[in-house]
Amino acid sequence: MALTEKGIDPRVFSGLSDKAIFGVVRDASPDGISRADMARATGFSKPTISAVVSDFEEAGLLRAAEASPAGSIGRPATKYKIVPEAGFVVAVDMGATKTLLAVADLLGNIVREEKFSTGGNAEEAIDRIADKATAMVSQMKGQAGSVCIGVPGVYQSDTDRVEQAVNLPGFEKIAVKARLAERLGIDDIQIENDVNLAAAAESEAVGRSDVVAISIGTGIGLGIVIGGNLYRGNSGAAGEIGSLWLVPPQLNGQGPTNVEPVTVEDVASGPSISNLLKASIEDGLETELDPDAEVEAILAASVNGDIAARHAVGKAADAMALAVAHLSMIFDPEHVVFGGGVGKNPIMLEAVRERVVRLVPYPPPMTASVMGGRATLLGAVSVALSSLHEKLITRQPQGVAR
Amino acid sequence: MALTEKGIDPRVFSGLSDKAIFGVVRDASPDGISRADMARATGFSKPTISAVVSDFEEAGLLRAAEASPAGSIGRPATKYKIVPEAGFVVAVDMGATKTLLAVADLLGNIVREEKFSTGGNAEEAIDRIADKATAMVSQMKGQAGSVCIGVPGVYQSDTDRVEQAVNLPGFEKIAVKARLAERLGIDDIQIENDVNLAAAAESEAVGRSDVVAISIGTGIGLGIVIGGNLYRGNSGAAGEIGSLWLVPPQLNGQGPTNVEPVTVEDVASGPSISNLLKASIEDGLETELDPDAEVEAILAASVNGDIAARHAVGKAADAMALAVAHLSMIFDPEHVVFGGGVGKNPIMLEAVRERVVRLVPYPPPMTASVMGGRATLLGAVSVALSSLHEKLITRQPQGVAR
DNA sequence: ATTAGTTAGTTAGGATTACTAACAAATAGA
DNA sequence: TCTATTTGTTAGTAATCCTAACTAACTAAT
Repeated sequence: MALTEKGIDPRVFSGLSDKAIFGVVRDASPDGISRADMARATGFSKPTISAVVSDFEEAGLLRAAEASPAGSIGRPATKYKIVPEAGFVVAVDMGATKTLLAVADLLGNIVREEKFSTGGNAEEAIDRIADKATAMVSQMKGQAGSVCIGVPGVYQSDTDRVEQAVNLPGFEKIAVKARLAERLGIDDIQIENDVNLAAAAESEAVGRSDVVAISIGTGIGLGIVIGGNLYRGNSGAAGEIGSLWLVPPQLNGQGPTNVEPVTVEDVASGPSISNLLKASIEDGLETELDPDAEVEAILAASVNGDIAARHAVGKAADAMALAVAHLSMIFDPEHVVFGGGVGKNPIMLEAVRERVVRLVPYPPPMTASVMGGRATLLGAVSVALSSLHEKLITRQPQGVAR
Repeated sequence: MALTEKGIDPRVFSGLSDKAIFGVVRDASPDGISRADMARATGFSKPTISAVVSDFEEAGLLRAAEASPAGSIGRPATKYKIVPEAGFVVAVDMGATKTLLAVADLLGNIVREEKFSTGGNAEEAIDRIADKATAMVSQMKGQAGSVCIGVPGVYQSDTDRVEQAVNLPGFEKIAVKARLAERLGIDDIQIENDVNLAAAAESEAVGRSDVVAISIGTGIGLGIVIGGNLYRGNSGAAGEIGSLWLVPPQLNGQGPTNVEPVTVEDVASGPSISNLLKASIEDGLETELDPDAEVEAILAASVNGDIAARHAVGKAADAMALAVAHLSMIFDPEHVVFGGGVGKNPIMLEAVRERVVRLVPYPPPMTASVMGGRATLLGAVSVALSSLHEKLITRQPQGVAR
């Protein structure tokens, strides 16, 4: 008896064909794809494809599309599509003030979406998410099979806590995943930094596998995708680009004294730009702006000749450009995407780009996010979805000869 | 005829067991490993192991060790080892002035090694390597199956050129791999940045998979290993840590004017430290050192109270520490290894470590390389070796029923 | 010395995966 | 209607790796 406990069967060919075949169907055009085309795309033989597809069909994952009017020569193909309502995922973007919650089907189409106030502390926020998600999922016929939540902090899976979530007090004290799992009745819950999820979404959107996403808003965050996978670093703390030193603290007492240390976030975040403007005005620089002007107004004014605004934005752009330069020289990414309220502003982007070009020999392409503040949500959908796909495709060992 | 051209057979189970089994034999203790142990380690069944091992034995890759005196209960096992002389690799570390060339056997034991002057230009250097390698390999009974060369520059495989090799002129003009392949009669040649190879070797040595290796010598280089694999970046230019700006060029004409831009390499490399000392002495700082003192002497003096030396080393350490801080905050590596003449000096290392701790909340472990200037060579051995293993293990499709 | 216990390795038979070759089905166009 | 073309199925086979039961070789205790 004890000897039979041999661990898992290491059979190499276990569901890899399922994965490949489901993959081409997922990536196929919305019309569906014929089995002959699947065979060509995957390299598997036609009998193999037919067998797998019929299994999937029985499991309710795939369905044959209505016969199309043929048009071309030869026997007309029956095309197969993924059945969208065969499974759902819950995706959440927990912001400092607003939370976005979406339910998406197996194809990634968002079928329900809601936006609500995050709540004053983490406990409240988590419970609200659980309640809303339960309500929304129960409206669907199917069941949610996977959940992904973007949080403004660093999730530590060993302790089940979210750390460094300065905007949301109380996160250090609650077992996030356990609490959610209990209330939702779902085990498959992934918690991930919001900027990381945004990076995942942007990486898919630009179709590159080494992508860096920089979010500039209230704070500054950085998500890194390497080889198509999220890179979290050793302690999950990779991408602390906002903490980069522009003026480091004195180290050995030499050099100029009494200089305040300055980080990138101190200069380039949204609030910092507002502060820089105020300081400029106090320093007597000319302006047509109110000292309490919105960041967007400051950015706009900076290209219209407003001296104080130009000074403030220039300082912020200098800092961001230096950060991007460091990033490029260390990392050499394929693509850098800017998001967040400030980051995706074309004026800011152009200011940074212009400076980066002068700092690095081979500057990476830099673009603004095209997702309009939904990058994190879409990233969460994508992460939850791939987990759900994995789960649906995996066949349970046929408990026959046990 | 045309339709039979179906591309490769996508059979999933093709040699994965071979790879796993060979892997455990490779990682086993030098005494060898029994088939029963292989089964336990890989999860494959005993019959499978026996079949694969007997194939390997026939192919000359494995051999049974002489029966050992048993000692333990039960039927004594016959242990199998890799046959060292079943294949050889050539590893090269092309330095600015000296080149190291080694021939290693299938186990990675270096069986021949030579050190010679690199030569004035790239063409000469490459030809000399080819000649020496040919001579050394011909001394062995077996044949070299794979070659890896570490170069002090960036290799671009699309153009087959080494770029940015400032110390070795002429590299932009020769097709490195093609030239070597012709002269050596070997196709499997890998060309890689020297610091990258060092990083690979250090990563293996410390047994971690996210490792950064910093080399401080004549120049400053950085090799990155992520998930056990070399990370080269988009254009192969990742790790340009020496080019990080300490004082960036003026970007918008504001701020203090007429400040010379300064990079890390301008301050922290070996020659820079010498220059810093000279400047300190010219500035009137006290010293007992000759202005042309060796870097090692400067480092030693800096801890013995020599004021000028302390100033020079302090500046260099400040710069390196800032670079490591940036690296940590962006990358969050598991481990940072310092190599190169200056980098592995304990005085320098301690000076940098002490400063990094004050710059980053969670500083990575920092250690000196334990390979005494042979990190690149050992990395090259390891890279060539894994390529050779791959090749030896891969069974040619049995051209029977074609 | 015999016997029981333990570990190593082999043999025989079978399950699973996915292939090729040949065929059947369904259409367009001549 | 016949041919070419493409889709999909059926039948048989090859490869991989398993389990179960065996033999082999040793130690240790009776």
